Amino acid sequence: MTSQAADEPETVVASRRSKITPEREREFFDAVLEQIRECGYESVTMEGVAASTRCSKSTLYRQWKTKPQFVAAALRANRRVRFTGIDTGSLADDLRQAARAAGDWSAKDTKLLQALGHAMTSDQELSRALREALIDPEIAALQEMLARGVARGEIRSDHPALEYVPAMMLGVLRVRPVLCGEYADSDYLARFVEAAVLPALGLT
Amino acid sequence: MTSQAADEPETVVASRRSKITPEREREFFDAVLEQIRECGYESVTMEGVAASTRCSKSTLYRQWKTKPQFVAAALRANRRVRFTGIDTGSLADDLRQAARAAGDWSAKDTKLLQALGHAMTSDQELSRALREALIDPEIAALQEMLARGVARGEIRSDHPALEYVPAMMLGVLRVRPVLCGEYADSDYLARFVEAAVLPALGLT
DNA sequence: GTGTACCGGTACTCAGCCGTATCGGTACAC
DNA sequence: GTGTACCGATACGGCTGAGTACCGGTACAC
Repeated sequence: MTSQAADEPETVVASRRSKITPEREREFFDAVLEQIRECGYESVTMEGVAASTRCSKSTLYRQWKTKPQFVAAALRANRRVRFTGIDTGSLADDLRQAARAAGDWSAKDTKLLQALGHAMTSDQELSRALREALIDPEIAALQEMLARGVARGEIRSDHPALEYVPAMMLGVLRVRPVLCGEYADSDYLARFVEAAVLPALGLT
Repeated sequence: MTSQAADEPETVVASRRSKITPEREREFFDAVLEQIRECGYESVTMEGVAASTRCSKSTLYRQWKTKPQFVAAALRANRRVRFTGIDTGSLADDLRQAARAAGDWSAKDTKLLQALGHAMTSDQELSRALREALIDPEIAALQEMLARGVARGEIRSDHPALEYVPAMMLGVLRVRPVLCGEYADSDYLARFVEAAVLPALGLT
């Protein structure tokens, strides 16, 4: 849908369909995601997004048919690889570093997940987009770490706690604000890994 | 607001203010909570609740001023003590039994929390009601278990994993449906306690 | 220069829901 | 029997937001 920006600099055949530059598009996406984090999915309006980006509601509806499709597109554009470049050679250190890294974007991602948590049960496209953007990459990265640890022989592949590591990490991320009102930061996550995750895995 | 039912059987002075019996009131509360679980807070309408309980919208507005106040009242009425009567004399067995018990109501409570997760950030009364109904009782019960374990000398009071037990338990409850699409049942929670929580605490 | 087609702005339709008002029916008190 | 006051039903006002239509301006292609 917006993939022509990747390999079509300026002068290619397919007649330009839109004057919206990729940078402009990202402004729209950032605006709607930010408003979702602040006000929740239901309270976000196309008018509000248009106003905050100084564009016209018509412009948004020319690019995306409906509000959920617009939000889903924003989520997919926001998708990025998590925990990039974490590979210390030690499972324990990988997890420690992942905890530190997660602290940076935990608040933003958790807010999004919280705000869209129920909307995703009604709209299937939204659900898939949210999963691809926020959930699958994190789980995949964690499982990759664990797989490397198994391959190095640091932990047995049938260790009973292995399958619960993603749930523990993401679970703590998500419930922290509910339990004590503030989002999990790097320090909290690092202490959690040290005090609970590593002992459960039998590492130190 | 509705506390006269507790100590006023039938024949007391204070003129009856409402013909709504406590049983009828509970029907209203059950209906609105169920609709919240199904459709989310924003999508629940007073008209829908009235229709599904075959009462009039006026009846609801006579008892409760606004929709959030109505929902908050329903939450408070739904409040109940969790993990009642769990006291096996062993911290590990307490946690095992709590996991089994939690499986019974985890789906309903998790749906509510998910549906109201963002609404609670905007309405303070709703937020407090939700916390009192669904979060505080569970945390209190867990911490009581842990305190008993400490008192019996099963675990040192400064064990680093102690403070993360509530977050682990509730975290897993909440993210399970996000991760794999189904709610945490008793078996899953029991296996989680066995494989992750108890080892983190150094029990067995 | 000329034309095309997209952009921003505004006005509009349509639908849904909150909360209020009104009215007849009825159960209970006395 | 009589009165009171609550219940259920319905209709209504007001607002908000999704999505559409139209219109003038303008940038880019050729």
